[in-house]
Amino acid sequence: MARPRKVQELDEPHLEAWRSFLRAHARLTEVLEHELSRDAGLPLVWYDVLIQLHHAGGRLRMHDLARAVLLSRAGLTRLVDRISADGLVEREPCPDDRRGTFVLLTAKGIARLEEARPVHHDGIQEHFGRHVSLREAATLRRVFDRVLRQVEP
Amino acid sequence: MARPRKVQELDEPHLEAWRSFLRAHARLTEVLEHELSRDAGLPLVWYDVLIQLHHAGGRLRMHDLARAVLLSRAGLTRLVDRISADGLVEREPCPDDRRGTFVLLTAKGIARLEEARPVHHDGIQEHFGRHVSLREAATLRRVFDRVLRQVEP
DNA sequence: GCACAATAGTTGCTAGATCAACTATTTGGA
DNA sequence: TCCAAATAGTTGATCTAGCAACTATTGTGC
Repeated sequence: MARPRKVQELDEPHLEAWRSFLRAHARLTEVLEHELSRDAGLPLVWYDVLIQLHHAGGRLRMHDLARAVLLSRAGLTRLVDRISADGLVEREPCPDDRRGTFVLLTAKGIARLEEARPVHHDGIQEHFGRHVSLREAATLRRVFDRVLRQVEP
Repeated sequence: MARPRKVQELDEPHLEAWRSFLRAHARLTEVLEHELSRDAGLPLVWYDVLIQLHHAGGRLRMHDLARAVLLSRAGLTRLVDRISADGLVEREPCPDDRRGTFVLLTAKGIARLEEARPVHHDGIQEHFGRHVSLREAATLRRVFDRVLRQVEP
């Protein structure tokens, strides 16, 4: 049960990077969440659901959608309840697996997404992109993808 | 009410960096939270409260602690309730401002922090630090601090 | 010196997330 | 073939966070 021996200690520069990473994430998501719901009337998780469905061509199984938006299956059940009550998505039974349920983007959902996307992208550009060089963006992506490969299941 | 005109569009490399940033944050905090409570019996927010108090020399006003751990004042009230019920911190009225309350680290709190810190630092090193060069760590820090300066109040 | 605004902290209410348990279905050996 | 294990989704219970409202105190402009 002992933790595995570490090869090397965590040093100060890495810890500082980690702290800045955490603070930046907290503040950025707070601001972007606020701006998106103020200017597009859409909570960030709703946006995320819509965009994931869109990327997947308009339909996803509950299970896959849950993984895509980083939510538990139970959490997604309730979230999809709310979003579909607003008419932006709908459920459809899955024909070849009768346990399964598809979630699909409705026309109304597509419209809301088209409306919200520029708002959100402007926010990301304003608070993040604009302060980051192309070279730095490439570094961030490379580093985080490398980290993710080790930590993803 | 129109959003200000953007100077430049959000481009694909920045958007990819942003997405990787979000995913990495979600997965890393999930893993670290899980490991910390498994191996040190401490939720991450509790750790954060203890470490912030420690950095501040053992005592902080509720208001300042709330800002430090990125929580609303109401949220912190309840959090401090729970942590002090476990004996790791305690409240003390503030002598020169009778509206105010200090939160202070107890001996038990210090002990738990000493115990938890290596666990958490090992986790950060294992899942983050080890995959990031010194040069990259410096870039992350520089970028996120730059971003934070624009978005912090 | 006093009224009024601002600030510190707590509390009631509610929204949203998780875990564990449950039902229904599918899968994969013996 | 058939039964046990795995998987999909939902539901109940619970936990934690935020907002708005409240009390108490401090600061400020006249």
